[in-house]
Amino acid sequence: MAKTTKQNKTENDERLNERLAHSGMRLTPQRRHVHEVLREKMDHPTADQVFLRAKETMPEISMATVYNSLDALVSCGLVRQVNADRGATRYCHNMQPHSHFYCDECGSVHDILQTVSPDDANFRMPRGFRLENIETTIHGKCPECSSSKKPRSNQIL
Amino acid sequence: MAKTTKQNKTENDERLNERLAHSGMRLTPQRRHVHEVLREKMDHPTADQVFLRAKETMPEISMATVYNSLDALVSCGLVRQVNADRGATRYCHNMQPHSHFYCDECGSVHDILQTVSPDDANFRMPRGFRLENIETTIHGKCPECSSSKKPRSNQIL
DNA sequence: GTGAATGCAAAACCTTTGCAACTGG
DNA sequence: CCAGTTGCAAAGGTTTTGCATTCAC
Repeated sequence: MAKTTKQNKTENDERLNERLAHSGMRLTPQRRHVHEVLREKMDHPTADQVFLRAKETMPEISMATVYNSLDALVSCGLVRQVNADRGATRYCHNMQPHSHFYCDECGSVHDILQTVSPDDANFRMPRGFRLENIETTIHGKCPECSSSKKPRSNQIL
Repeated sequence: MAKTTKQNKTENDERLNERLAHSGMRLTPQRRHVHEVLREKMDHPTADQVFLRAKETMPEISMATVYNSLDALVSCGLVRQVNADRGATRYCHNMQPHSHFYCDECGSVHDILQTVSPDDANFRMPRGFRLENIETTIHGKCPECSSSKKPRSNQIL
């Protein structure tokens, strides 16, 4: 059971290759391996954890290549980033319940007064999970950037 | 207009003091000042931006103190962190639309199959904002941590 | 008076970059 | 062949830490 047959491997390679090629990128052993590591254990590993696991069977792989591979897989839609926002933590004086809107163009952050409440009938947790807080982050374009052709440059405002 | 009167200042100090003291912390000029900076311009500044603004009228304040003050204000409920999750970016092989659950106890991350969709009637954006994606992050305790007295230690799993 | 907080500098942590060597298509 | 990729080491940005001094209560 769950034995990875040669047939599976080939299918996967084809899928990988297709997706990467579509974005003008190459299928390398390292990228294949990183993808395999992510498929093997879906516990949302960090780049460092991926690196450690990848090294087990590919000792010469480097951290830079792991980042490169992860970026490649993300940018061609094969892998998803969780908890990406790598910029600095921001602080907010508004203690009312609210959500945050991030402008992907100029980086500005705006308060949005609506929230998804934990007792929203639509949000039912699997058994055993104790929900304490829901955070909603909205990505898109702010009024300034969606109206003007020339967005104010990528300043972090 | 919007002139901060002495009366306002005193009221604010009292509120600050009460909240800090309640958590066993002291009201220092630096903390007061950092709080003031956040009230003055609610544009979700980063710690570095707070530092720069605070320095304008308190040149000797240090970055470490800004972080300390922000932490103090956050931990007594006077300020909110946005985009906090300071750990490393995590990667996820599941490309189906889903949300993520973070266990605040052990740090594990789990997929939750529900999402808030952009066309959810409940989520209506203010005029001019172009919504492209909604990310939902749920915080709480995972089944293991909410059942056992002794949670598995704060390993980042 | 005393534990908490400050300021400084150094360290830690995660990620990106520059570059010469290598390689997949 | 040659643009894309690798691996290494060094740099970058953000946050934390250690410690002697100072301060709030």
